[in-house]
Amino acid sequence: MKSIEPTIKADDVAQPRAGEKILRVARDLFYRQGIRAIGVDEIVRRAGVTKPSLYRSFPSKDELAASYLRQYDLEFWARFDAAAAAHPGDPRAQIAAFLTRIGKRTQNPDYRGCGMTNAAVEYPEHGHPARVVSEANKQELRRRLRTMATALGANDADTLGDGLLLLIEGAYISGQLFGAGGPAKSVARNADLLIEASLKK
Amino acid sequence: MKSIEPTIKADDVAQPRAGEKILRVARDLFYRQGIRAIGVDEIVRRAGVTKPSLYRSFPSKDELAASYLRQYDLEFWARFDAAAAAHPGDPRAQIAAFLTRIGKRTQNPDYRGCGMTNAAVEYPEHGHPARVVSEANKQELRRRLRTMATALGANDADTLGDGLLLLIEGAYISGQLFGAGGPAKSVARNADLLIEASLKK
DNA sequence: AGGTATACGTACCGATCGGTAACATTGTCA
DNA sequence: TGACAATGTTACCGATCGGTACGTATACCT
Repeated sequence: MKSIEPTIKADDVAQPRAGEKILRVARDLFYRQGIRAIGVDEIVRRAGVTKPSLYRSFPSKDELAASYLRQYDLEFWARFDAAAAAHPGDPRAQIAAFLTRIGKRTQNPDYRGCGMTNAAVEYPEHGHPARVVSEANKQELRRRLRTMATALGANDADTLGDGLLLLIEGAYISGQLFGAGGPAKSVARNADLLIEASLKK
Repeated sequence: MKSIEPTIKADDVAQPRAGEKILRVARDLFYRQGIRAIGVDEIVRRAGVTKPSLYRSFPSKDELAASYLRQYDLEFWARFDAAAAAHPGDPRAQIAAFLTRIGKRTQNPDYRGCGMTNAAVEYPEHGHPARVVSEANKQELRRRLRTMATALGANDADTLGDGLLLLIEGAYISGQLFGAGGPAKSVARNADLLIEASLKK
C-alpha cells in the first residue's frame, strides 16, 4: 500500500506555510512590543500574507497569542533543561547555570523580559487564552524549583524554591526596566547567597 | 486691598472637579485592568463626566496615565516611609516591615501587582510618559535599597540592595500570577535569609 | 443687571480595532 | 485532466480607538 506522505516534501525548501510565517512574525512583535500593542493588520503586513490567512490558521488574535506563548514555553524549557543537563546531579550548579544565563540575557539592550510574565501582566483576567498558558508555565517552574531546592537539602525547600522564583521574576522585570547595568545582573549571585543561607544548620 | 481668593471656597463641599473624578476612576481601572485595556470612553462614563472634560484636564490619555502613576508614586513612598518610620535607625526591621506588608497585600485575591511595574511592561518604548514615571520610581527604589543595605553593614551593599529589589519585583509579579498561596507570601522570609547571608564575615 | 470667565455637554471626526464573505489563483497529486 | 487544498484578492463589517469643534450653562464680580 502507499504510504501517506505529508503535503510538504522533505526536499522542498520553498517558502514556509502562511501559518508559520504569521507565527514567526507575531512572536517577534508580541515579545518586543507587547501583545495588545500589535494589531493583526501589522502582523499580516510584516509576514507578507493577508488577513484571511491569519484567521484560517488561528481562530482569533487571542489564540494566536496563546500559540506564541506555547512556542515560547517549549523554548523556555529547552533552555532550562540545557542548564540542568550541563550539571547532572548537581542542582546548585544547575540553578547557577540557569540564572547566570538569565543575568546575561538581561544585559542585552533590547531585552524585554519574559514573554510569559509580560502576557500575564497584559491580560489580568482569568481564563484568557494567553494567561492560561502563562500561568501553567509558572506553576511548572515553581514546582521544578521547589523540587531542586529539596534536592539541595534546604532547611525549608518550599521557601527556597519560592525565593528563587521571586529572584527570577525580579530579574525578568528589572532587566527590562533598568536595562544594562540594572539589578538583574546580580541574580545568580543573590540566588547563591540565598541558597547558602538556606543550607545553614 | 482685596486678597485674591481661590475659585473654590474652603467651605464648599460640593462635588469634586471633573479632573479629580476622572483621575480617581482612571486610577482604579488602570490598576485593575491595565492602561491599554481601558479606553477613555469607559473612564469618562464611569466617572460620570464627558470626554471633553477629560481633555481639558489632561492633554492626552498617555498623560492621564502618567498622572495616575505620579499619584501612585506618592502613595508608594508614603507606604515605604511609614515602614521605615516604624523602626527608626533599624534598617533590617524597616525592610522586614515593608516586605511583610507587600507579602500580605499579594495574598489579596484581586491583587494586581505594582502599577509602576505593570505600566513599564505595557509601554516598553523609552520616553513614553507613563514609562518615564515608572523608571524614575524604580531608580529611586533601587537607590534607597542600596543605601539601606549599606546601613546594614552588608559585605556587598549594592548586591544586597539589588537582591532585595529583585525579591520585591518578583513578589509584585508572582503575586498577580499565582494569587493567594503563591511564592510572594515568602518574600519577607527570603529577604531576611538574603540579608543574613550578606552579613556573614 | 450685565459682563466675563470657567466648566460642562452634544455631536462629531478619521483611524484603527478584530474579524469575515465571496471569489480568484496556485500548485500538487491521483 | 481533474479534483483538492492552500493561499491570495478585494471589499467589507460594526465597534471602538484617541481626540476635537462648538455651543451652553453656571457662578462670580462689578
